[in-house]
Amino acid sequence: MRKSKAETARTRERILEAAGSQFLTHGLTDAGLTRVMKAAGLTNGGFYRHFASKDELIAEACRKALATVTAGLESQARNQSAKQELPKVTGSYVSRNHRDNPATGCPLAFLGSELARADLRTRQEATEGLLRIARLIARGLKNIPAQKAEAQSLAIVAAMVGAVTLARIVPDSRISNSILAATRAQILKSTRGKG
Amino acid sequence: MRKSKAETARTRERILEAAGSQFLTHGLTDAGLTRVMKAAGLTNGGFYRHFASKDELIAEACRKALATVTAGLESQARNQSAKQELPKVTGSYVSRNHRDNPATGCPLAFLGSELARADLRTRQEATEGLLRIARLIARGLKNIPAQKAEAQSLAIVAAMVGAVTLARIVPDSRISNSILAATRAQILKSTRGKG
DNA sequence: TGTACATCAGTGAACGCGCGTTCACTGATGTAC
DNA sequence: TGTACATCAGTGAACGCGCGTTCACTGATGTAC
Repeated sequence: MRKSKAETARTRERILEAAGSQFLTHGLTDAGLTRVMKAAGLTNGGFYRHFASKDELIAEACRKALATVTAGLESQARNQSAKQELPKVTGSYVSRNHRDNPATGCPLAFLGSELARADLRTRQEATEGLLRIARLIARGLKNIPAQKAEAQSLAIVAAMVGAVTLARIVPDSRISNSILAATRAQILKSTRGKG
Repeated sequence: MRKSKAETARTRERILEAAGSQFLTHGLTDAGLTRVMKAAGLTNGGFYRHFASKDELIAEACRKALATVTAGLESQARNQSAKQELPKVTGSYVSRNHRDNPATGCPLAFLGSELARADLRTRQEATEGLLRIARLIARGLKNIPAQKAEAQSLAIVAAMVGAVTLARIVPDSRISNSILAATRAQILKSTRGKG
């Protein structure tokens, strides 16, 4: 049953994708390896041919999920006029669509409190994703000093992540939508004339 | 071994407090009932004399933890001049001290992504806590229309929760501290002249 | 290029463990008279 | 107020279950000659 190197690599990516959506949907602890492997079309026993432990899977799945999310945001920014970059990026992150689709969502918003308790490597991967989003946003703050833009971009990412996290908790959709809308408005107001 | 009504009530509160700090420190799933009961000075079997299920414990422990946090913020606000209310409240929430003390922290920041997957009652308790903090902040926004203040207060709470969540994830303390400082600055800037 | 053998991806059962929950039991509290 | 009995808080063992991890095995891939 041995597979070719190319297929082994493809299987590994398939496991990472399945793990990403299972973790994002059910949480790092509640998404078990058996369920992840089943979602990838495999049985539990094969897992350790690809990863040394569940912790390693968590780190790599977070890395991959964050890479996908940040790449999506970056491509959205690229297709906009300089003025529309920031509204487009924050608008797509702080959105009902993002809130309602865990499987393809951002780990920072959907796993935030769990990532804080994860092992060092996972937290480092999460930090890299966070900084990549912050840099993308800082690029949209063009008329202020670089150092100030860096600081402000961190605050904006925090607001974005907090908004999606809280919007997911609140069962009343009117309030949930208000959190998203108010956060989008607040971010744009704070950056007015800087895009 | 039956206990008096008064002592039974006290035991119940003791379990809720132990559950709160265990949940905040280890997460809703990883903090097991046996560990919670041990932290309360009891054995596992007695749990069901006080609660119908773990989900009920989660809901009530979140309620209690949020009540403690919001009461703390409210008492801080009360002891300030109107002008200093908002800086004091946001400053104490978005702080290193809060970030570094899970056991007494805010469930929204320390359990955010898990609360989003919790049962309806828990999410309702979390929402009530969120709104209570938002109202406290809205009270500090005195020179703008009530409806705008309500919306802005939701955005501010989102920023506060996101900042503490991200600050806990990031292992590099320089970056972690920057997230907190930048968020505090951003909130105060956005409310300048409104306190 | 063809053959013989080592490698190893994937299967499925098993490991010990801690989970949430149940239960028989103990004995002090609460209640009825 | 005193007595007899029902209630029930708390103990500690047990339940079935799914967890992360290990392992013997299968058979196609990769390698050495």
